[in-house]
Amino acid sequence: MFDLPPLQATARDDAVLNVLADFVMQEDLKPGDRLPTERVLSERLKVSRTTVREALTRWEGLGLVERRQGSGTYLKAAVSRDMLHLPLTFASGNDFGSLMHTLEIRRGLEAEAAALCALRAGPAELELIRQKLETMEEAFHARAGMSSDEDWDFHQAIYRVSGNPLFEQIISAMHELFHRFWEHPLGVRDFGHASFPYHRTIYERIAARDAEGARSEALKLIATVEADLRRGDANLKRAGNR
Amino acid sequence: MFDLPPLQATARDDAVLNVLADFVMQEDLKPGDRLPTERVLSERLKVSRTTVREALTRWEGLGLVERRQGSGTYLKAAVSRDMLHLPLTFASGNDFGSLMHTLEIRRGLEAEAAALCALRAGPAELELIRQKLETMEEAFHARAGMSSDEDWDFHQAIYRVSGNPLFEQIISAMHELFHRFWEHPLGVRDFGHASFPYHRTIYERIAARDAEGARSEALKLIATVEADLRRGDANLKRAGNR
DNA sequence: ATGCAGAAATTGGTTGGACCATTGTACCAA
DNA sequence: TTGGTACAATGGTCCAACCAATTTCTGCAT
Repeated sequence: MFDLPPLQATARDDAVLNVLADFVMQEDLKPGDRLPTERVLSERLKVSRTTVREALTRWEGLGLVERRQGSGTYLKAAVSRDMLHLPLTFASGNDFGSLMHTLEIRRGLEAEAAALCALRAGPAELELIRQKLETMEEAFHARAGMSSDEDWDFHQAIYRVSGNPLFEQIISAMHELFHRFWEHPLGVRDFGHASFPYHRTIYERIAARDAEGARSEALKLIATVEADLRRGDANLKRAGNR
Repeated sequence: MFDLPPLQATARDDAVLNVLADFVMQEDLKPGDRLPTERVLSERLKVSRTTVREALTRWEGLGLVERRQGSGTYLKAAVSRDMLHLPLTFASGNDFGSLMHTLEIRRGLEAEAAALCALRAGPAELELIRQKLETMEEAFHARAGMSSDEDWDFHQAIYRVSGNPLFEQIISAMHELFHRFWEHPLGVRDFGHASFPYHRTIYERIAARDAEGARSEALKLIATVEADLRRGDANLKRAGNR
């Protein structure tokens, strides 16, 4: 049997993306920069605006680009021609099991990010984290409970300082899923309350450049969230709810 | 036949995807099944065919769907409404930085998977892992070096036994990227050689139901890979070869 | 000059219709 | 049965508008 060539029919929109990637490199566009309007691209590349839009839609779906109506299309991530896209998609429901699964992933990544953070944080980065921590602590005392926004800011700062953009990419995607619960604390009063003290201990280990200590504290933090989650699941089951 | 309500507002293509996800679930479509034609969807949803196409283009970019001109659009993966899309993008895996980033992610996940594995592995699962381990060890002695295939089988077994499908999905996607290196060990003789003994120690900690021990051994294993990677990078730089 | 409300231009989002290229199917002839 | 052909269905591309959000410019009042 022959191994016939892959042979592909029409692929204009794909060609558009290649040319566009070249353009981005040539112009040295960085994230946040605006790229040419759809109409300009359409004319320059001698293809219809529809085709340009299909191509950009692909990039948008991959999170490479952000469209703002009335304003333009902006680069959201570094783009190069030889880039690898790994669109992971997995079914994940509102059920306890799925949520626990995402939490387990987060535990692994959170621990690693904290450890790397301890190794790499410079004075400026450390100050940033400290600031996020205090903002969160203030919000905690003001509202007498965890504030998911400020809490999230703190964690994101750690992901960023870790020096590895993949942490933020992966965990952000999962956070979106997790967030639904934060809004509906499923019967657990003060959900996340127990995690509060560990934010500071994590910061302290990072400040001390103690990678293993930071990892350990991060694990403890997630453990408290896991406990809350289990408690919430028990509540639901006891209530016969779903 | 169909139960597709019309829709409005300016989030159409997104709304189309939601409705379409509902439809897929309602009709219980499995991968390989054909979904309604663009023209039918356009009419049923009361939106233009262009909008339908933009929506499907998103799904295609995410690998959820495959389009065949003249034939139709086919489901390529399981789809549900609450699905997590995680489009990871990073520059070509041939540079040291990107590879190190993926390795850091893998370290976090590998450690967590091993720990969970120690908690959850039953006799049958343990036996499976032991078998993969011995196969790998045999291959190692036969070829006097690490065999990437058998090594990978061992790790995959751990991901599976961890009881969380996300581990395998995420790491598998990254492994594809990492694999290029395994084939071209960039000047490091016996790349991965140092990781060999830790496979057994990981297994032993799992068998002993020692979660923290398993986590610790997994970290050591990745550390050896990281060392090899740094060595390879140094080699390349010394050779002036990018 | 300055500040600001409103008009105008810009830009992405949507629509409808048209045509092309590929594929699948039904039918017919050898 | 085999092979080919016409035809219909389907995704791919194109065009020319119009809509909606945003930005920029304009001109008036201060």
